[in-house]
Amino acid sequence: MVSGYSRTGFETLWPSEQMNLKELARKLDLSPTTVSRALNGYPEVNEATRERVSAAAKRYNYKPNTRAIRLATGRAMAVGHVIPVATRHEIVNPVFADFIAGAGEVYSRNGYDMLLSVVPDDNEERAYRELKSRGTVDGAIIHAPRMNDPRIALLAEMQIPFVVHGRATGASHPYSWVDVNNRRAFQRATEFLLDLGHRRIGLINGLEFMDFAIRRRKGFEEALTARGITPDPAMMASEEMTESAGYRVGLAMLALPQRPTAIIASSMIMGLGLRRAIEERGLRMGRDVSVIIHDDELSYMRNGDDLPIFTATRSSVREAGRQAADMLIGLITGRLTSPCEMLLEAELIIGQSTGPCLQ
Amino acid sequence: MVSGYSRTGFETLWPSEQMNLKELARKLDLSPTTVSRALNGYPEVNEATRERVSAAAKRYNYKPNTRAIRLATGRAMAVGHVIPVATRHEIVNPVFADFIAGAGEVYSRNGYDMLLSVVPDDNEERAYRELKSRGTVDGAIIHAPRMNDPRIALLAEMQIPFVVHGRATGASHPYSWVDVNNRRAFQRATEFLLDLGHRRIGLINGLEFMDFAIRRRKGFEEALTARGITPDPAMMASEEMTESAGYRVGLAMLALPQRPTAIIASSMIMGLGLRRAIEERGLRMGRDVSVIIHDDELSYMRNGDDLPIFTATRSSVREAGRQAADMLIGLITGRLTSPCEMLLEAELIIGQSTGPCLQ
DNA sequence: TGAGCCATTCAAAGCGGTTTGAATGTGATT
DNA sequence: AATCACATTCAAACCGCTTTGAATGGCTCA
Repeated sequence: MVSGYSRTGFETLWPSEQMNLKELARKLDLSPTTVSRALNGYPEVNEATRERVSAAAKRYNYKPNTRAIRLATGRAMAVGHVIPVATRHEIVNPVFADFIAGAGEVYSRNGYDMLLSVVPDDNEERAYRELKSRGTVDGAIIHAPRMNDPRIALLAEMQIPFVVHGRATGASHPYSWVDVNNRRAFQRATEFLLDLGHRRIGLINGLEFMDFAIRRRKGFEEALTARGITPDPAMMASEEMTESAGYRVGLAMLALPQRPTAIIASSMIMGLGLRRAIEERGLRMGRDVSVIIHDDELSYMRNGDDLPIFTATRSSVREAGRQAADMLIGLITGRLTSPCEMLLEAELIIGQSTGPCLQ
Repeated sequence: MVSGYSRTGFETLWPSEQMNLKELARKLDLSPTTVSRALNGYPEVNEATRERVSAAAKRYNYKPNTRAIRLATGRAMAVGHVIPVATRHEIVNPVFADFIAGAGEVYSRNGYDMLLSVVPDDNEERAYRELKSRGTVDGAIIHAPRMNDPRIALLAEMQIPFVVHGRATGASHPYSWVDVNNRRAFQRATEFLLDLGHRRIGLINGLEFMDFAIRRRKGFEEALTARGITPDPAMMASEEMTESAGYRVGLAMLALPQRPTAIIASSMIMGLGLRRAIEERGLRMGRDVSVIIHDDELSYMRNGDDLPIFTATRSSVREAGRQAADMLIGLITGRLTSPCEMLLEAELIIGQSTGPCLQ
């Protein structure tokens, strides 16, 4: 066999330049084709050769150039997360950091990069179109879906594989999603309070154009109705999920002539505000007012260290991130065929913030 | 002039395939070279030609292929953020989401992508080396620097442009950073309390291997010492910045035989826990115990809607994100020459949580 | 009129991989 | 001994852009 890849002279073990395919092939006295195939596990390579190539790749610390791979294959090996920032209040979803942490694990395990675009939410369509036309990602995750969310039809039409974190009531096409069973969680929470004897139960919900908030409300109302209780609009609020909103609404509800004996809050942070309101009125949470929150298990916002402070419906948003990422990679690689759905059940954990109704 | 770029037959206005440079050049009867230069603003292109090219580019919706640009130029047009996830407690920095939101604005305005890697913090070196060797980013932001942070020397050695969000006491090389004047902020907060007559002042700090926590403590102690007060170790705690830590430590401090009349907490969320402890002991914040917090202006954790709840040292972490991103792009493009530093001053805003010392 | 300069444009060689289609050598088959 | 299938390997084209070095033609100036 004669070939032109060998080179005379001494070869340094640690070249200052990044080793590349051509160079590696030359050192091995093989063609770039074969080296590439050997490293990518193609079957038509002699096992002995493959070993030799692998060894050399390691020895010379060869790392294929990502940019070249991307151009050659047409794949981006990256996933996009478009984070909408509410234009009015500039709210960044607090759940986002932990979701990302979970998803990130899965991406790096699979050799994918995670790309973030932070865009004002009146400008999302453009962001997605750009993502597509620039071809920087192979797929995307949709965060914080709203009712009749236009992004779903948009991505479907653009043929970008995507997974929604949450669901969007009113979508006309089927699509892939990972979500918590919000309806069921709030139904169970409400039932739990009813079982404790509570009849006047309040709900401090997130903004009800968000899909999860709609479902939570539905679960809440269903549970009440099933026991013959008509939901009282005065005891249902829909607000941004902040501490101060929880406080404000809490105060208002507690000031009602017939104040609620139990309140369900849509997040830990709202629950903190609610607790403040309760205590400020000289009441005690768990005795005078029972409270249940939904706990996303945010790492910097634990519901107590060992003993849970709040009774809560609990579901790890980080785990949701892992599942969504895994699903998306499945869709991209073709391992899964869309659409594909995953409903995570929340567990109801009993803390110190609930007790029997004393009235 | 004769050239081979023209093509016979009808040309569709909306080709289903993405228009590319060669095709566009052919339609214009120009060489790809000239088209490329026209679009990239090179001077050696006839203005009339440039106009013609721009018009055609718009007309045919030509978007240069990012992957090709990256390979050809060797630039990644992307910036990496490596988010360390504490291996033990899995804390994801809550400040991170808002910082990202600020940085993201600047990146997209400049045509850069933002790449996120979430890595266990015992594995960061590998993450950075990979970032470098795969060449997926042109620069990086270092988050949450610790004392003697090894990442600084590492990135400097690897020759990756980087900006630190915060500073790292004990770094041997100069480096670029954007930071809040934590020492000064806590000094001022302490002085403010001293001026109100407080003598027994507590500090609930973050973990003191974090650089910002060290500086905050320093400012706190300096202010006390300057007034002849010896800092009392029993009134200085260093904990993870969670609600429950604030609560726990708050309870402990308030149970001291000589309890503090004022307490400074390192974050809004710790402050919420502290307030809970205060109220649980039947005391009132602002009257019995004054509280000052540091407020990063997180969008989902506002310090009151209009009137601030807490007296606070305030500094927008989102603005820090913008500044850091801008600085990094400067370093990458060579507009700035490293190292480059920016110290943001926190403002002291007076809320309802502080009052004169009544003892 | 011819040299020199300038403005403008082009052909071709990268960037560093992947992939197609062809070539080579080997042993089995007839 | 000629044929064929099979296992390996290779040369070259390609991905879509940037960039170098050369070519072209018009114009000025001696």
